Amino acid sequence: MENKNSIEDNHNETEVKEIVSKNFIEMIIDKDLEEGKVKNIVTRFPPEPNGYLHIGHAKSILINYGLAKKYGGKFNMRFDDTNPTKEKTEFVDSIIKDVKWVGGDFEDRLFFASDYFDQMYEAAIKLIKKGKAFVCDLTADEIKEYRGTLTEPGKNSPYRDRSIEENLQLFEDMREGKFADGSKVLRAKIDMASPNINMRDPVIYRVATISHHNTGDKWCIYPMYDFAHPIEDAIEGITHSICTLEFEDHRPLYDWVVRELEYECPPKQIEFAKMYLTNVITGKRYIKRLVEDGIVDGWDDPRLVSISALRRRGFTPQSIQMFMELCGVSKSQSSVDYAMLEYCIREDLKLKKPRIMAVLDPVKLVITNYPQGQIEYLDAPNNQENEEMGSRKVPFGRVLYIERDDFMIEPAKKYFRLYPGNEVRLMNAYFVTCQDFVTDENGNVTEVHCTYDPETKSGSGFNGRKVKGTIHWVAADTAVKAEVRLYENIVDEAKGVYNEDGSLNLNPNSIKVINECYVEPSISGAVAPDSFQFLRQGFFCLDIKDSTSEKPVFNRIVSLKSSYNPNK
RNA sequence: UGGGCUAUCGCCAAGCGGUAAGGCACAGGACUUUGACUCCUGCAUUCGCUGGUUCAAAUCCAGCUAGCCCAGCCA
Repeated sequence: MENKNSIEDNHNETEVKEIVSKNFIEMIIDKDLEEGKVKNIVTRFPPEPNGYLHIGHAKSILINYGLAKKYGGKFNMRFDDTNPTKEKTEFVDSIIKDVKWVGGDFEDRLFFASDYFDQMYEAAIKLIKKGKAFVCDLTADEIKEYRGTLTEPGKNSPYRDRSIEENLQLFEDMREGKFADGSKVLRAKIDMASPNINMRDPVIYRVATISHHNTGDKWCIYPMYDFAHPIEDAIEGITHSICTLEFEDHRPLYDWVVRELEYECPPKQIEFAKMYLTNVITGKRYIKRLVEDGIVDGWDDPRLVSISALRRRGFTPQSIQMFMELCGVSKSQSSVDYAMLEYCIREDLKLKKPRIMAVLDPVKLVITNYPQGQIEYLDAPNNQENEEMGSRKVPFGRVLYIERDDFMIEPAKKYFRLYPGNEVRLMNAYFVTCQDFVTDENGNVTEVHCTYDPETKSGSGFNGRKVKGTIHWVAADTAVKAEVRLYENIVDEAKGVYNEDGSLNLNPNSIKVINECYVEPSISGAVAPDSFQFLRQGFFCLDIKDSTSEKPVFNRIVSLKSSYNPNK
C-alpha cells in the first residue's frame, strides 16, 4: 500500500517535472530545505513607495508570492521606506492596490521598514560597540574622493579610528538633531581597499531633517538601503530575499550586516534578471515626458505597461500570471517579445468572454428583398467554444452596418468577402448576395445592396450550398453607438525605439480613436471594466476612466490573429 | 585596464558527463457560421569562440570574445 503510493507519487513528480522545470531559485530553496537550513519559506515584495508599479514589479511580486505559495510559506508586503525625500503616501496606496490586483496576497502582513527604525538604530549601536562602525565628518564629495575608483583602492577616512565612546556619543548627537544634513554620517568599517566598492566603508546612516510619511518628525537620521534591508528581512524572518541582478554586488555587504548583527537565521539574498518587454517604454523619465507633453493620458494610459495601465487596457491578473509563468526566471538579461503577452491575454479571455458583433468602420448594407420595417430576433451563441455561456437574441433588419473592409468593388485575389455577385454568410443570420452598390461623388462606397435567401437562416440546418466568407454585422436601427480606441505598440523596435537625437521614435498609430462604431444592443448593460470579443476583430474592454452608459468607450486590448494578408 | 554576473533556435527557456525539453513567433496543411480557435506538420548534427580532459562534453578544465551591472549621504 505504502509502496504503491510512493511509486505513484514518484511517477507524478516525474511527469510534472517534465512539463514545468524548476527555476534556479526553486533549486536553491529545495536544497536549503533538504539541508535543513530553513523549514518554512518566507518571501517578501519590498518596493519603495516612490512611484507606480509596472510589469517588472509584477514579475517580482509573482515570483515571491508564487514561491511562498508553492512551498506553503508566507509572503509579506513591505514598504522599503528608508528615504523620506522620495516617498509619498499616495504611492503606498496605489502600490497596495496594484499588488493585490496582480495577485500578491499578503493577507494581513503589511509592513513598513520605517516601523523598524528603532531596531535599526539599536543595530547601529551594536555595530559601533563592536568597533564595526564609525561616525565620519567627511563631506559627500570627500567621501567620494576617498572611495577610490573602480581600478584604484580607496583610502581610510581620517575619522575612521575614533573611539567607540566618541562614536556612540556622536551617533546619539546625530539622532538628536545636533548636526546639519550632510555634515555627518555613520559608516560601516569594512575595507577601503576592497575590489567591491560597496565594501569600502559604506555609509549606513545619514542625517536628513525631513518629515517621514510614516514616522513624521520622530527621526532626523535614516538608515541606508544596504544596512536597512538585511535587518528588515531578518526581523520578518524572510528566508529568501529575492531581488534583481544589480544588487549582486551588494550581497557581500548584505551578508556582512547579517553576520555582524548575529542573526540566528540569516536570510539569503538571491538575484534574478529583470524582465524587459519589447516595444514598450519603461523609463520613468520618458514616461514622465510623455505625460507632460500630453502624448499619453497619464501613467495609466493603456499603451503603457504600468500595472494601472495594464488594468485599464483590459489585461487580467490571470493573463499577467500566465505571462510570468511562461517567461520563467533566470539570471540572463532578456527582453520578452510583446507577442507573448498578447498570447496570454487572448488565451485567458478566449473562453470567458462573450463574443459579440461590433462594426468599427461602418458602411450600410441594405437587403433589398427584406421587408421594410421588419425586425427579427435571431439566436446567437455567446461563445461558440463555451456552451455554458448560453445564447442571446440579436436584432436583424433590412438595413445593417457591415465593415467597410468586408466589401470590395473589385475583389483582390483570394478575397472571399462581399463583392458584386458574391454570396457570403451574415454571421448568425442569412446568406446574402451582393447585387449592387452606391457611391458618393468621390467614388466612396456608401451603400451595398444585397438580396438574402430566407432558406439559409442560421440554425435552420440549411446545407444546400456553402459559402467561403462569413462576415459580421449590426442592425442599423438598434445599434449602440460607441467610441472605440485602437491601440498599437507605442514604439516599434524593428524601426528603432530612439531617434538620432535620443528622443523616442513614437509609433504615430499607437492610438486611433473611432467615434462612430456600432455595437449590438446586448452590451447596453455592460459597465467598465467588462470585456468582450468583438467577433473577427479582437478583445475590447470598456474604459474605466472615460466610458459612460450614454457613451460607451471601448479599448482594444488585443486584436485577433489573422492569416489574411491582402498583399499575398 | 578592478570586481561581479551572463552567453543554448527570431524571442523566452529547460538541460547539471550519456549523445539538444517546452512555450511564443513563424511557415505549410486539415477543420471552420470568427481568414479566429482547435488539430496535424515543419522549425538548433548543434549549445559565444578556441583548445584540452574523457569511450562520451552544452554540461568538466584552460584561454579568449561579447553583453550587462557597480565609484548616491538613492533603492
